[in-house]
Amino acid sequence: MNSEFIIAVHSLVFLTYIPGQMATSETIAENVCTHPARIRKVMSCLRKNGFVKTKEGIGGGYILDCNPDEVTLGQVYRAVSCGTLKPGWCSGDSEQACMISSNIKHVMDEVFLDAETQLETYLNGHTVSSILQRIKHCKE
Amino acid sequence: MNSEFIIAVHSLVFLTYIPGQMATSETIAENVCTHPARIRKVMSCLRKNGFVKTKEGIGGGYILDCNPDEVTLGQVYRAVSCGTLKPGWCSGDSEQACMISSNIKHVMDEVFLDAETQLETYLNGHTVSSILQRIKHCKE
DNA sequence: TTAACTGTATAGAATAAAATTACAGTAACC
DNA sequence: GGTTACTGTAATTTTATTCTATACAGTTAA
Repeated sequence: MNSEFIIAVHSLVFLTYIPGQMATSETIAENVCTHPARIRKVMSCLRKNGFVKTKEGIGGGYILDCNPDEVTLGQVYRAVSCGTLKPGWCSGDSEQACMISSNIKHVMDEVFLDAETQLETYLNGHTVSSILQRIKHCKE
Repeated sequence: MNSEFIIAVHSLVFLTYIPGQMATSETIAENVCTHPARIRKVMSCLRKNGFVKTKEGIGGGYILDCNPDEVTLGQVYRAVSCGTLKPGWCSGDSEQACMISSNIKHVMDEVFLDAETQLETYLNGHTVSSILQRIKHCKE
C-alpha cells in the first residue's frame, strides 16, 4: 500500500473541512506534513479524476469538486494507488525447471489482484465525509 | 504488505510439494530466489507458529508440520506479516492546532486495522493446498 | 571431533521513497 | 506589460527501507 493514498485522503478531508475555500499546495502540505511538490503531484492526479478543481496563478490553489458524502476511499485508492497492494519483491523464477518456482509468481499475482478488489470493496464503505466525521468525534 | 508473506507461502507450498521430506534453507532459498539466511528467518517464525518443524545439525532442515488443506493464507499472514498493510509513512502531526492534522492519524490507523482484518478474511479463503493446486494447473 | 545444518545478529549493498530544487506555464493585479 | 503568486512536472539529492551477505554460536549425526 502506497502512502500517496493517505495524502490523497488527507487532502480531500482537509478541503471538505474548508468548503468553498481554495487551499494552496503549501497550506495543504503543512497540514499533511510533507513537501508542497508532493502535494501538487497527488492533487494533479485527483484533478484528472474529477475530485478537485485547480487554479493556477495568483490566488490559485485547490478546491473540492465532488460530493464528499459520495466519494469513497475505494475510489480514491483506485485513482491514486491502484496496484500497490502487492509487494515489489516477488519469489520464484520462471526459468527454473521446478513447477513451484516457475509458476508461483503467476498464481500469487492473481491472489493479490483479487485481494485488492476485496480491499477496494471495504474502502467503499468509507466516504470522505465519514472520515471527517470520525475525526471530529475524536476526543481532544 | 510485506514480501516475507510471499516467502512464507512459497516455502509452505514447496514443503507441501515434497511431503515427508526435509529441505534445507539453501534448497528452499534457491527455489524462492533469495538468500538462505532470509529463509531461515522466515522459517523460524513459521516454526514458532507451528506450521513447520525444524531440525538442526547434519541432515537437518525444514519439514511441514501442519495440514496444508487447513492452513490458510490468512493464518500465514497473521503469523508473518501482521500490521504491514498500513504504509510506513503517515500524514498529520498530533502537535498541530488543526483538528484534521492532529487526529487523522488515529482515524486512519483504525481504517487500516479494519482493512487488515478484511484482508485476512479474504486470505482465509485460500489454503496452502489450494495454492499448490492452482500452480499445478498452470499451463506450460 | 568434524561436518552440515539452524538461529540470530549485524554489516553492507541495492533499491525505493521522500524531500528538495528547478523552471516553464498561467492568471491576477498594479 | 511586467511582477508576483500560484500550479505542473521533471530531475536531483537525500533519506529510509529492503534485501543480500557475512559471521558465528548452538545443535546433531556420523
